[in-house]
Amino acid sequence: MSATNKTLRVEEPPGDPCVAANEMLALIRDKWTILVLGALRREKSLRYNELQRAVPGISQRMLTLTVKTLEENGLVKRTIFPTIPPRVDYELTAMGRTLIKPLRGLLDWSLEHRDAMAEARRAYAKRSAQA
Amino acid sequence: MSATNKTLRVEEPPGDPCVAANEMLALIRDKWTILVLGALRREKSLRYNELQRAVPGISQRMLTLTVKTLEENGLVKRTIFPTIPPRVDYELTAMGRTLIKPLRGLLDWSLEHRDAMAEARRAYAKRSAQA
DNA sequence: CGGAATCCACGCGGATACTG
DNA sequence: CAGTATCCGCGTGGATTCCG
Repeated sequence: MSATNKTLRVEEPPGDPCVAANEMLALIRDKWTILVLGALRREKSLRYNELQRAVPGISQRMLTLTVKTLEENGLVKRTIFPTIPPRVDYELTAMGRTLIKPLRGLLDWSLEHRDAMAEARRAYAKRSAQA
Repeated sequence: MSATNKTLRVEEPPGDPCVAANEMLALIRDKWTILVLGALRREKSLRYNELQRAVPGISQRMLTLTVKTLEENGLVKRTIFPTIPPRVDYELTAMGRTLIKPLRGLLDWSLEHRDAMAEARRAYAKRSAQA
């Protein structure tokens, strides 16, 4: 009913294991998720503004939605200090930290093959140009 | 100019390594990429129709676009047999196969934490309901 | 400071029809 | 069989404004 906003979605995945995994990974595929997790990976906790500065280019809206989705799924813990002015800290949960390692694998892969992929794109462009 | 369609994009990534990685991973974040790679992971090669049946729910359009992007980036090899009727085989390149392992890590993680995440969502829903 | 709400553009992606 | 072309809805996400 209320449910603030419906932008970022996480539905109950279907039967097929591979498709189910892909549905779950929809969370990770959300444009900013990896960067937010990456920003939280080392620090013990970050405030809203610190987090926003740590993820260059993210809007307030997307930062709020992304961390909310991550919190909903138990990957990020949100701590509110009822001070004035208010203060909110974000940190990875235990489960959230377990995600860092596999993400790390993907990041390493991307850095490792970055040049090869750029080269592949050039070769492909040359091939289509001659045709 | 021609360039068929501009749906799936892969731009030159910027300077920041983490952001650069995220840009590269945009390829993987494309809704169907993981499923297509997963379908090609074991078989030596698959024909267009076989591939489409191996990825339930994918449209011709998205299958074509996805494999084309993967081919552009050197992850998938496309072989055309000029027979009648025509036949096209798809298979992972050597670089494409190196991506399977890190993806596997992510898939394992998602299956491993599927229940915990579902539980976290229930707990979160209960908390917001009481508030 | 840390959001929530509203508005809006753009591009992803599905459905359909046509082609070599 | 293996695509391409066109149309188009709707979700994603940026910019802006307001609030506790």
